Amino acid sequence: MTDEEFLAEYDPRSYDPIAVTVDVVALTIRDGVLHVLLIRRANPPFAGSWALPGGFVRAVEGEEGLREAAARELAEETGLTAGALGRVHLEQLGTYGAPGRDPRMRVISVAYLAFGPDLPDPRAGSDAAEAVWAPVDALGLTSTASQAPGTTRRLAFDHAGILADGLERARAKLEYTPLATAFLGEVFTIPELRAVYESVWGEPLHAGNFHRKVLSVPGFVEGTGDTTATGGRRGGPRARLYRAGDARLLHPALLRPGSEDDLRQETP
Amino acid sequence: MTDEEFLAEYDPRSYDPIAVTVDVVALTIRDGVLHVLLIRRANPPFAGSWALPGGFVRAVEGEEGLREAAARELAEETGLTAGALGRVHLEQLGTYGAPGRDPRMRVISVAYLAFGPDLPDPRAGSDAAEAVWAPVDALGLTSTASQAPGTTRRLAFDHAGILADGLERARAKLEYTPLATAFLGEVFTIPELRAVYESVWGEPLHAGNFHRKVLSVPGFVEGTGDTTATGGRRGGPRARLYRAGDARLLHPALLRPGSEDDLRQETP
DNA sequence: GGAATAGTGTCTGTAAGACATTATTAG
DNA sequence: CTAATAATGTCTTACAGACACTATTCC
Repeated sequence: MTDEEFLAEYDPRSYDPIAVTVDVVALTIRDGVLHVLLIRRANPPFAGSWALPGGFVRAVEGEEGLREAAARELAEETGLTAGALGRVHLEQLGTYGAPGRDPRMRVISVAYLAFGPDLPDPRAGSDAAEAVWAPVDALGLTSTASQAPGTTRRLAFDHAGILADGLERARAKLEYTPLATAFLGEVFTIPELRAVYESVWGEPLHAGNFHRKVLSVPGFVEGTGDTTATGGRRGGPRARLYRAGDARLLHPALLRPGSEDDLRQETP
Repeated sequence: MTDEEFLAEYDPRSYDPIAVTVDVVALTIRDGVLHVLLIRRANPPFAGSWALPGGFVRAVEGEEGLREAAARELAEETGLTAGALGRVHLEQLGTYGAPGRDPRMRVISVAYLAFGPDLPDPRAGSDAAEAVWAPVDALGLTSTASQAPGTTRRLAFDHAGILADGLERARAKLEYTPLATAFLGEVFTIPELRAVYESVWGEPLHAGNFHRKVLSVPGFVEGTGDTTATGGRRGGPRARLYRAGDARLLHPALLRPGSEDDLRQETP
């Protein structure tokens, strides 16, 4: 039997169907606080609940790849054009396919992680009643940080777990890649870059040491000759301006402080 | 409309079907050489070609999760029982869904990466004409290493790319996790551990510095009181025996030497 | 002037890498 | 004995983190 004969006989509908979706964990920083893009679901299941933006992957639909589908979902909810999307970092996060995670049928969800500079207020896409940038700290899943009970927005499906995985990936990626610059505009100052690290890692960094370290990593940033027009909001000299360099990995890396714990012990 | 009403109306077959497969990049070390598990396909498409072991995910099939499906595929091709599988490390590698990657239909493939100690010779599973442990160097995709042309076994589908991603992931994981121990038995010597690193990274390491460094990382290995029964094959004292410690991350990490290059430059 | 901030200098402990050295075993 | 190897010691350089300090700007 040749491949051609086989294909002629092959019936794709001979098995129970499985649906594939693409979900996006889109992160940005607004006013120094890390935000994630959430939509309020318009339709069942979980109608009215908050969820990550996403949608089904159609088999045909212009023969669209998974990454393209994720970019499209992101664009639909943010109103970003292809040009503005060029400055957004988008990478695959993982695939979630536990049985029962969607009550309708077996659904395999490919999650993507996006970092972008401060983006415009979202507009609700087709399947959403509402779309907002939500501060991640208010979702009650950043480590052990306690918060007022009752304010937690529970996310639909297993999206809380996906978001937690995305946050951990983002925190780790800042250590050994220059992706922190993806949260900023084309030019930025070292203190602005430090603010990104502090927002994502959730802890303050030593300004002087951070400054010296960033400049010591080859290819992380390259100086434009300019400085900011004014000093800091509450005083201080004008800061020099930089743009992202050509490094794809930071060497040496900027390791998170304090994480000496929780890298021991097996899961019980 | 409540969730229940919606579910009653919902027709999963109203869209073009998409198939989901699970493929496994299973790595082991035999005689100091890194090997990958390959099968020779018995059926079209790509009948007769070598490919990664894998199979379709059925919607029902005992409500099996993706990871469980990968473990089952691995067990089928290696003859491993659940007990022996317990010592195998298995993690999700990535998901591949480019249109046209399978000529039959739209197929989304979730790839898993497995590390195991020297495993028995495989037996062909249901869909395979043959199954072997193949040295990865003979597949002509380890970086720029040249080899005699014509000896390359071309892999089916996009499996060469998946394998390349798996190898890079494996090399990176050895840097900051203790997973090298997954390639060894329960007890091992430091020189055996060094041989794992040399096999996966493909370059020799300095014996003395490696030894001191491994012992300096908290939780990487813990000594049993014992030593090997005899010295090295060509002389030398008996080596002390260790087993894996309780660390989940290596701190500080064991960085690959020489990779000062290729971390610059954008993709052109 | 006072306070806040950008950027640099200094010091200390730790770690990586190159190399040397000792001790133990196979042949 | 000789060669090979396990394990430890020494030295140099580099870097992380703590801290001090200067210069510049806002209010």
